[in-house]
Amino acid sequence: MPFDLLGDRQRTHTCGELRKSHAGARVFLAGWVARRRDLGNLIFIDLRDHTGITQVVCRPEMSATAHARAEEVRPEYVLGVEGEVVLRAPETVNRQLATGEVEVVAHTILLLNEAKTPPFPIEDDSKTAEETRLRYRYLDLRRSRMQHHLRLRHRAAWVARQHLSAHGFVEIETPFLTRSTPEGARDYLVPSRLHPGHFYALPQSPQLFKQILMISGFDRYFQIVRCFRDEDFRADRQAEFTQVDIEMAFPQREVLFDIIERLMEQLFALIGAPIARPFQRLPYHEAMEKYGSDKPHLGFGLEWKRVSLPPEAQFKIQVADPIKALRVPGWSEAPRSQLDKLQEVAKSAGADWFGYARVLAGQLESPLSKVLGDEAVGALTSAAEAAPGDLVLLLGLKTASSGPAFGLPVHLARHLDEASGEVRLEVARRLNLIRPGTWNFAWVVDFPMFEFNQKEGRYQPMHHPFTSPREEDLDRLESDTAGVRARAYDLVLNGSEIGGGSIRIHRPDIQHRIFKIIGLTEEKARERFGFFLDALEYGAPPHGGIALGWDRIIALMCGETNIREVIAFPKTASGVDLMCDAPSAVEPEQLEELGLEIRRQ
RNA sequence: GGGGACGUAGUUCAGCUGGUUAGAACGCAUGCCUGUCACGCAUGAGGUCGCGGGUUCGAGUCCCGUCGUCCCCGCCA
Repeated sequence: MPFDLLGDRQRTHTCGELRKSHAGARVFLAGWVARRRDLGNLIFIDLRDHTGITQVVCRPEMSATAHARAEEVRPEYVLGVEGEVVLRAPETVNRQLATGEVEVVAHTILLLNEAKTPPFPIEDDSKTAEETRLRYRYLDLRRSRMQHHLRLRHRAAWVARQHLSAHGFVEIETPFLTRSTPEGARDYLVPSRLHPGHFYALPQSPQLFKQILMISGFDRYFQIVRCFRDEDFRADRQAEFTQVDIEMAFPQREVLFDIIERLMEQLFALIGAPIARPFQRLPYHEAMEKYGSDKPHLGFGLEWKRVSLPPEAQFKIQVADPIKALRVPGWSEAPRSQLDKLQEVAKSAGADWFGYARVLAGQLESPLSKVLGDEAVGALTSAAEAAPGDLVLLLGLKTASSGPAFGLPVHLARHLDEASGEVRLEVARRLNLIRPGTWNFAWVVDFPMFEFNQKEGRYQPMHHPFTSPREEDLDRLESDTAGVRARAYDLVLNGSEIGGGSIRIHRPDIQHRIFKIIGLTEEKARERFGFFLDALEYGAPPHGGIALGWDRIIALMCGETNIREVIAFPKTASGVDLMCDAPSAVEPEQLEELGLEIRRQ
């Protein structure tokens, strides 16, 4: 079938643009065929571009050639349509279409390209296996939902650049081909042709570069930058992901927080969501106790309390002290099946002791009463501040030791907290307390500086080894390592960590003490970070910053739970790009040139 | 590395305790149709049931293995 040439014709309007006021205008539209309705001598074509759909009418008495063309047309063919905008008769107006009051009577139809039948319809509500969508990503992206997501992402980036520029931040690019600095995630490695046996690493983040830019006097830096981590993927984790990386010299935490909060305000204005500032500041320990998470969802109440069991009760049920109690308002009638499910959640999350009490008017109903007695159970429900009509959930860890003193070691206390967090979310889901369209921001602050790695028998930084301890904790670095708090903070939104950062170490002496505590020898430190340690010696200013998880933020703004929905060309959970089939084998010559040999498994 | 779910027509799915020729809807093709907008009507094409092996007279269905996709745990300073 012969194609038509576009020539020097230009679109006069987009497909979502025409209104009543355009009636009588001669227009030239171009787009894809969304649908064709062929009534014989009368043919309607829905012409689509990213702005919308316009109905094109073809009749032989207006243009026999245009009508003949329209008969050949199939979905996703690319057309140019020259014609006249006419008002639709009142009874044929389509209210569902923004352009539904008019239509374009075709004088000429240019067939610019044909198209194979797509493997799935180019519509928003078509549910198609993600595998197929990813294989034909170019068609998937043609759908208006994906168009919306990526265009919103663009506008968000634009807002971020404007906002940060306005606050004096300078966008500077840092290398993608850099050196491997292990500790933390696995690196993606890139072999060097000019230096056989040597490798670049793709950056897990521009952490060291941005600190060096502070040392260089760039004061305030930012970058919307790709980061790479060779770890297993999740719904909210990809091999390559995007951060808004921010760093400032002479930082005051609150100044940084304010800049970020205002950025969030402007970003969420893009979706018409008002944001309340300032955000709540939540100390890590409080977050863990109340919400059982360092990224709590604060959109509903449900706060756990650590409560003590009477010593004789500890003895009877062999549960470590303290346990945790959660008041669930108004759920005293919770069905047994729901409670069983919660118990399952608790156990699979690692809390092996689960109990509950229904607080009724003037009495308690609890399977624990038989073992502990009404009085002890009553003490627990009142510690949970439960009122009649409430349900109290109890969570604990069983202990093997006997006797009255069942203290809970720190790492086990964290297990219990994390289990309580799982149970809390499950309760919220079951009671339908999680409301979409509400935005609960919080800063989680005062993280511990270190956590003890049981397997390796050493402390490791909870954030990263360049995070500064709180100034008042400096003296206790070595003596009370576990108790030292970091000047680190996370930005949390609706139960997602959407950013994290810290005030950094700017003094070489403190940096060396930290390396020592985490078991990094002087030689290893020099080998990995020598260039950075050198830089610290030349007048590093106090500095700090944050990195925002851009994909997650955009996903939340788009109402998506999966960041693949806001990334143009994402990979599957096994790191495969289904469209271009990466990773792939390479030519033996390429390996030869790089001095690499593949060992067959 | 571990756990769970899924894999049948181009797409989304159904297919019972194993039984003759594997179905539906949408899509696609052809024809008819001058006011449709999920157009309608008629006719038709389209399947190595992910792959390999096993059990059985007989496997889409049962068993073992394998591959792929999704979710979760581990991991992600």
